[in-house]
Amino acid sequence: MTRASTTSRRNAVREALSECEGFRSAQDIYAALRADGSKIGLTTVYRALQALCDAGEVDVLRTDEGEAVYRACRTEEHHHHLVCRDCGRTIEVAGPAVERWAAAIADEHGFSEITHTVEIFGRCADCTGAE
Amino acid sequence: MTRASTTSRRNAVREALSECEGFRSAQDIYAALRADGSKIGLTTVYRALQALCDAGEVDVLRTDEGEAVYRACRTEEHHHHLVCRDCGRTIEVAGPAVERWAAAIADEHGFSEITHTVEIFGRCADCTGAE
DNA sequence: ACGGTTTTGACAACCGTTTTCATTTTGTCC
DNA sequence: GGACAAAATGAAAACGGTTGTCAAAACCGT
Repeated sequence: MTRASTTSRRNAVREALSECEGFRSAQDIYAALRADGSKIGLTTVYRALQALCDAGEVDVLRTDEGEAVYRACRTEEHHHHLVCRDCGRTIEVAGPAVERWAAAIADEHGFSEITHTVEIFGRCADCTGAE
Repeated sequence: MTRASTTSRRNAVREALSECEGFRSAQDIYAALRADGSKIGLTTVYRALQALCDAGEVDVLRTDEGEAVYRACRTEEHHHHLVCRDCGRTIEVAGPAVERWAAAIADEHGFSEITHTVEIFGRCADCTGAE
């Protein structure tokens, strides 16, 4: 897991990403940086996100519409997310029980080289209250 | 969960889907039907899949590349998938423990109206052996 | 058979993402 | 600091999956 190179553009993307609570699309980041006066290009945002992603500094997942959304993760360790579908607020959760369950299921059916995706979506307390 | 209307084209898509073991993209289905001599259009395949999907007759999920893939599910009940990343063979698995875990995590953080995605990917015994 | 609704398919439009390529910036060795 | 090579950048074009448009065809109840 080599660290992504740190150019000023990449740092800008890193920073924009770490300033928000939830998952954001490449275009969101681009719009935010532009709004801040940056002259960054959309292509560069995509490339920076990909680099950060490869380096393991950010998590990616796909929305139901197939759009890729990114988030700076606090921990380097394997974890999953509890995401508010209204405000996007995201909580990182560890799930050793789920890891074991997935491994057991796979083993039972003779599958190897397991990976898995586990994400939980809901409405957070604030959004439920503010309705 | 109203049943999707049954036109001949929709049935063709239904059938094509139920004839294969794993998740298939809209374009795969289209190609298969065309190869069988059907004059169906790509648009219609997309529409049929969406209808079947709305009716709960098929499951959809997104590949890492953002492509939507579909599968006729055997059971109407809530379940997850164990998917071979080589041949696409898919096994439906129930995970009451995971359901409980997800509910508990959500509750603990004050989240409500929970949904979740849980998919396991790996290499099945056949593909491991045939390598 | 008739009129109205639904479905269909060719094609164009869309949208997020990637590629291309010429220009700019960065790093390094002198 | 200056020169040069390598890496990064941005505008625009290309791409690929998916959705919208619209006229023609199939289907339905009478």
